[in-house]
Parts: sequence; C-alpha cells; structure tokens
Amino acid sequence: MTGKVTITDIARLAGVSKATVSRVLNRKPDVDPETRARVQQIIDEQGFVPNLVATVQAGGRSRFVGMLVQSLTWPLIHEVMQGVAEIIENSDYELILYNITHTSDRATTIDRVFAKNLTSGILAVFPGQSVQYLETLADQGHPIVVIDDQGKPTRAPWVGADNRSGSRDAVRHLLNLGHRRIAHIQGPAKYACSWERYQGYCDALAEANISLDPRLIRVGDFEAPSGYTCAQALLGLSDPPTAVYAGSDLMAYGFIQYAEDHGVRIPHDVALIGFDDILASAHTRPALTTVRQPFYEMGRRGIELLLSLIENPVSPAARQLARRSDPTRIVPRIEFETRLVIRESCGAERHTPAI
Amino acid sequence: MTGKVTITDIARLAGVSKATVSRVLNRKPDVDPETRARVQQIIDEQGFVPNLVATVQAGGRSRFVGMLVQSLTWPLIHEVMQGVAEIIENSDYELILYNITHTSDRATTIDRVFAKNLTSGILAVFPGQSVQYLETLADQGHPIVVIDDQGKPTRAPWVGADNRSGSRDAVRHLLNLGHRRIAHIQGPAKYACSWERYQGYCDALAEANISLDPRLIRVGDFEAPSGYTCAQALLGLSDPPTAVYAGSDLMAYGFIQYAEDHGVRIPHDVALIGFDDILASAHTRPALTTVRQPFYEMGRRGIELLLSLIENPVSPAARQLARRSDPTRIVPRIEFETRLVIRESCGAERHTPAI
DNA sequence: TTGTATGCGTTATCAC
DNA sequence: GTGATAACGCATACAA
Repeated sequence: MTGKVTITDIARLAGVSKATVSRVLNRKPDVDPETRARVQQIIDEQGFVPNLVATVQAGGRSRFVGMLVQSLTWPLIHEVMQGVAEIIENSDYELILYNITHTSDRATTIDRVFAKNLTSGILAVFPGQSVQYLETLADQGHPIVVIDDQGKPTRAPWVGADNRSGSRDAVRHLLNLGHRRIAHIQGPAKYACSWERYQGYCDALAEANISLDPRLIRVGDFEAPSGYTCAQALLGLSDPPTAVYAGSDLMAYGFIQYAEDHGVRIPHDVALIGFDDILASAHTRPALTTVRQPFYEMGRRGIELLLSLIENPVSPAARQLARRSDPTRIVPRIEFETRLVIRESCGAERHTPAI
Repeated sequence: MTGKVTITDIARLAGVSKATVSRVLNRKPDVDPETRARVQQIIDEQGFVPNLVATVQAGGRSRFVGMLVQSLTWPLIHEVMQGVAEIIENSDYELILYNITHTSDRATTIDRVFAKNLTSGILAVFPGQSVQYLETLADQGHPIVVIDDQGKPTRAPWVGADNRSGSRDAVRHLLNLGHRRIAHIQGPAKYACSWERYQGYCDALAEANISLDPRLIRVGDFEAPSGYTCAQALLGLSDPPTAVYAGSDLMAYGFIQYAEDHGVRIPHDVALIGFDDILASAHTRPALTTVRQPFYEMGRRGIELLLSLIENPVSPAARQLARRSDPTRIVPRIEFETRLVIRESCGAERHTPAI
C-alpha cells in the first residue's frame, strides 16, 4: 500500500487539480489558505508521501548527497563518516554511498551518481584516480568536495590535512628527546602524502644538521605487515636506529608486533611514532605516539562545505569570470593542521587513561 | 555534459527507435546482433549513461538497497556496516543510508525510502520503534531484513544474536573462577536485550544455587558514565561483589574508569566481564573479557538475506498460503551464537597480543 | 488563485 | 526483429 496513493488521488479527493496539490506540497505562496488547508487535510488523512523518483524526474530537488568512497572497509572511513553523519543527521539530506572499486569504469559510476538530479552533490573521500574526472565535473559547476590526504586537486573544492608540517613535528619531537639516528618507514610512492610526510622528515633532520642515511629509509605500503618487514630490516642493521617514524599507524602496529615478537622494548630500546591516530592507536601497547589527522573534523567540514555549495550554487558566469582572475576565490580549500599526540611509544612519559 | 545525451539521441544517431536502444541497454535477447553492435558502438562513443531516475520511474530496476539506522554515530553500526559493505562491494547494488532520528514521522521516512522503486529493499539496523511499521511492510511483501539485538520481530526476516545464553556463559565463567558474589549492571528496561541478558545472569546463578541479591543488581543506560556510577554504588557496598558482569562494554569501560580512579585493581580486587566486544575492548587496560556479538557477521548475513529476498521475491499467493500454515517457513530468522572472549579483566590470564 | 497542458527519460505493450 | 506509443508521478509555464 506504500506508494499507492498518488497526487492524482489527492487532487480528486480534494476537488482540485494536481497542480494545486503540487503547490501545497512545495509550499508555494500563491494558494488560497482555505484550499491549502483542505488539501493538506486530505494529504494527512491519506498518509500521502510524494514519490521521490517522480519528483526528481520532474525537476524537483532530491535531498540526496552522494558519498563516494574507495572502499567502505577501510578503517579511516569511519572517522570521516562520523563527522559526515553528525552533520547529515541534522540536515534534511540523506546519504547515498557509492564505492568505486567494484566498477571497472569510474566515470560511469560517477555519471550514474549524477544521473539527472538523484544526488545534489558529491563528497568524494580519498577518491584516488577518480579525482581527475571529479575535477572536470566540478569545473562544470557540479557541487563536489574532495576529502583527500593524497593530493590537492587544483580545480575542485578540497578538504585535507597538512602532512608535511605534521611529519616535521613528529621528527622534531624525536630530536628533542635526544635521538639522532631516526628511521622513516615511507608509504607507497604513488601517494602524494607519502612524499609529503617524507619531506617533513627530511625537513626536521635538515634543521638539526643530520644527513640522511638511506639505510634508515624503508618503503612500506601503509599496512601493518609491511611495518613488520621494515622493522626486521631496520632492527637488523649493524647500527640500528634509536627511533622510528612510521608513515602510518598501521605500519607502526607492524613494527610493534615485530618488537614484541623479538623482545625489543618500546620505547626503551627504540622509540616509535606513527601517523594518522586511528582509533586503536590509543590502546596499543605501548600506546602509540602519533600525528593525528582530524578525520572527524574533515568529514564535518567537508559535508558542510558541500551542503553550502548545493544551497548557494555558483552561477556559470561567475565561475567563468573567477577562472580568469583568481581561481582560489571560487575553489574553497580547507587544510587542517595535524597535531602530535604524545603517548608512550616515543618515550616521553605521560599519564594515559585506560579508555 | 554529464547526463546531457539521452536515449533519444542514441536512437537518432544509430538510426533506430528508442525501444531498440532500450533493448540493447537491458540485454534483451530479441535484437539483431548487427543492430546491437551498431547501437552499442554509438553508446560507447557518446559515453551514454542511462538516467537512473528515469529508468526507475519507468519501472526498471534500481540496484539500490536502503540501510536504515537509528544513528550513524553509534559505534556498533560500524562493525555491522563493515559486513554489509563487504557484500555490497561485491554486488552491483549501492547503499542508501537513512537515519530515522531526525524525522519526526518514522513512517514517512520509510515510505520515502520505498518511494516507487528507488530502493529494492531495506536492511534495518537496530530500528527501535520503527520495527512495527517495518513488519507491516514486510507483511505486504516488501523485501525487508531487520538486524536487532533488542527484540525479535515476528513477521519480518530477522538477524540477531542469542543474548540470554551468551549472558549465561559469562556468569558461568565467573562462577567457575570461584566467584559467588557476582553483580550485574543491567541495560535500560525498555530494551528486550537488557532483560534477556539479565535472564541469562539469573539462569547461571540459579544453576549454582545462588540466590539473587538485589543490591548487586544495578541499572545503567548502556553508556560508560552509567557504568561509572554503578561502580561507585557496587564498590561502596559493605560487602562488595568480587565480580561484576556488565550488560554492555561501554558500561564496563565506566567501571574500569572508576576502578582506576579509586585504586581498585581489576581483576585482582574485582573481576569484570562486559557484553558486545566492541573494537576498543581488546585494548582497554586491563583488556576486557566480554561476550562477543558477531556484528560483522550479522551485517554480512543480513544483507545477503536481503539481496536473496530481492532476487527471489515471494509471491503474494505463496505468502498468503504460508501465513495460514507455518509462518516461520516464510520468515527467515538467523540467530547467531555469542561467544565469550576471555581476556584479562575476568582474572583468567591469557596472552594477549598488542594489536 | 487555480486549472490545463507539456515535459522529464526510460521501460513496456502492443502492433507491424 | 523493430517501431510507435502509452505509461510512470510529479513540477511548471502558461492560460484563464
């Protein structure tokens, strides 16, 4: 019985035309209060709910925003989603989740997203390769926001974090604790963030006039097992590092695991700092000192930005105009500062609550 | 440019009718291979993507499933979602997330979900009050699956866990460790699961011929602060319990916090067991012994069940028939066993990895 | 203020 | 095998 009653039924029952029903549905001003009341009553009586699909098809607003993610099973997504959900739950929009992994053709997936007006806009979280196509769409005036720690799209509104300075802070902290042989476990070269974090590492060492030792720089894949492997390599050195800065928390986890398996004490024998501050990092043993990416806030600000873009669309003319002068004025960019969260693994003791 | 080119354009370019284009789009058999190839080529050339909204509006399949949740910000949701995502990513369906909190009228939200065919089915996760309306819809033949630990809907397909026996196992474990004064921190009375877990507690004590001590039974609200408060009450007793079984991990966290704040050692001074096994429970100090609800698996099986319901709809006649004889044959129910995860807080020592 | 008519882009039902 | 054409349910420009 759900969608059985249509606007036509209401119109008939109320003795008016479909157009008038549509008007009260959309709260148009130009309708007699008396008529409005009568129609509204019928609507309530019948429990009539407008067919969303037909509404959109006819050119109405959909109140859907699409959230495009690489993979829902990636842990960091959840923190972002928390922030997004917080805002969405207090708006009258709903979320459509798309993942781009299982479709061979990314553009097709994204096109389907925008099929007519089903979604009013897209929040793309760590979109990877798709970012180029998204930029094109953003350029055409589609409301799109990219949350990414891998790179900074030039033509699409962007929310991200400052990897380089966060990285620098982490290594500076180790330097301040007296370490001189500091290793770095890099992320994959294909990600811009790997490079940025590596740069931050170099920056800090340069400040301290310490030259890079290639043997102290290993490449992982951001996942825990690669941290384990790199730990093996680093701790097997004739002159092993006294501190390690891992490019991701997961790789740091792998490092911890190796240390535990081989009786290496953290931070006593070797200090350790990670990057991301995912949820579990407060609960590892020892608790992980790490660079916090404010994923929750990024989610919040990302979706807020998107909603504002939807509500206040930039006219094609204005966009055209802006492109010729100052592109940054029309392409919002929000870069969050990262924050070093000092726990136990770096050797700077502090009280840490159990939870 | 996104959805600009329509089926009409393709038809014109290929020199055929819209109907034929639609046929190749939907892989209908009755179309000349040569024609098919020609049309397909135009489609590819133009990068034509069918308008999803129009497709649905015209009666086509949508490939969307709705996931209805109380609040996206509730931590347990994520584990369920992991399972759901795992399956969804390997299907050709997409997920629409609805939360029922922010709309006053639940039925309206749900009706919008089913607006025509936008979503082919609904997975309702901990739907709370809405379950009644969902049952009505399921009764009408809509593909609906309810994942719930609060109660067992009678007329809708259901996936859940066996609270009572899980609870019994936990308390039995404490009894086996020699405890006789075992307290219980209940969940709110309005949830069926609170009652079921309490029943399991009673079962185990009855088995051991231990009579209930009302002072050892406290009511919380499933959240951490209430666990803190109850800890205060329980540990302030003249003859405090030697073990505590909390109805949720979060309440157990509150208990741990209180213990830490007041120098009470767990499990040395008092043993503790929780319920849920949310992610952080492996990382508390001490690591929490708890009853694991297989949320991930529940998500998996729930969405699998839903998809199968969508792909193999039960005809109204068959449903009518079944209702008269054996309702359970037509209403699938999957009840997962819970599992006691023994860590440190119960006092039965075991090696626990760092991660 | 209200009604009429048309369009949205696709699928489905007929004919041919 | 293929082509008209009528739905689908609503919004909207235009007419009254």
